[in-house]
Amino acid sequence: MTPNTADNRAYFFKIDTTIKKIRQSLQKKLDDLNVDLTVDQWVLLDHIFRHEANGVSQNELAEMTVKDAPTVTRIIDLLVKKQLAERKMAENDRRKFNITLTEAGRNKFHEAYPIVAEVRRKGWGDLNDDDYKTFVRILDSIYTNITG
Amino acid sequence: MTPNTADNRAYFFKIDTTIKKIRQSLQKKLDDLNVDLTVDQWVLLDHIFRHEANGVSQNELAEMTVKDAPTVTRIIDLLVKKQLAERKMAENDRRKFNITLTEAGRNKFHEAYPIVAEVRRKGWGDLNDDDYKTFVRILDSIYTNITG
DNA sequence: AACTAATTATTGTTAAGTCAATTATTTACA
DNA sequence: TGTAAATAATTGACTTAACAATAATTAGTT
Repeated sequence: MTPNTADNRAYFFKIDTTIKKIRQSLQKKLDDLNVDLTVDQWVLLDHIFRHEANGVSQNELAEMTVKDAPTVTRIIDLLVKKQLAERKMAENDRRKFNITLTEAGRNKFHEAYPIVAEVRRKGWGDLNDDDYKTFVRILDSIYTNITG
Repeated sequence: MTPNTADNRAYFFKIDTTIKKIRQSLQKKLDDLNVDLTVDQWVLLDHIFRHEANGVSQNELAEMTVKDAPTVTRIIDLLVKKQLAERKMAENDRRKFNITLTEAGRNKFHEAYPIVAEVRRKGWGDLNDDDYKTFVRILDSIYTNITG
């Protein structure tokens, strides 16, 4: 391997600091526009929105977002308190909830989405489609190497 | 732009979930080997170690790690309580501290480093040097686009 | 049917992240 | 010089992350 061997590559720091900056930037925009959502609340809102067809359980949300069950419980608590989401008993399994958005929750999604999209665009800048493919390939590879 | 336009590219999620998995994996290894460090404590320990020559202030650590000042205060509190780090008054500015490692802190660094390196290697797998260059270029670019 | 396993969600604890406000000190400049 | 502005660190309140333990329900097995 070349001089800069893998065990010296502090790519953790780069990934970590970059996602932190992205989160800070998005949170600031949400705050400035009085959206009244934290980034993590947005992440859950987004995932629930995209699974509205069949509903989604808290455990499924935990797995998709790589959060643990207690964290999801608490964020859902907040979304429910804000009347953006609802817990409905799953018909066939009384241990589960089917998490869905309220009308206000769907409105909140559409309010926040353009703000998220703008931060994505700003972050991506003039990087191109090949960059995107490579970036996704590397991130997926790291993810698989770590978890596999 | 191609069909998959930038505002639809949910690369935030990918970065976010990947760094979460890396952190979880590293934390588990540190716990299994009874190193008694959290990932964030390691991050500060590492940065302090690399600036031992001239010492480093809490604000400088905050900027380098993209943590805010209160967070750094609290993590340093923990490192001091564990007797891994020390706060020394800066000679020329009584508002500042010079943060340094104790002997035990340096030993802890050398104890943890191989574990961190192993997770890095595992995560990077057989990705190559060109991948690394590209990955760093893209992350740096996003970072600059967001903060610039 | 009865008993053990596994699954889903919750609660408690500690660490970390963020914002706002505060204290102490230093710098700038009127 | 003196007063305001800037800087460094801390504290408090709230949110999120991770782990362990627990309760309720379901699945699997004999």
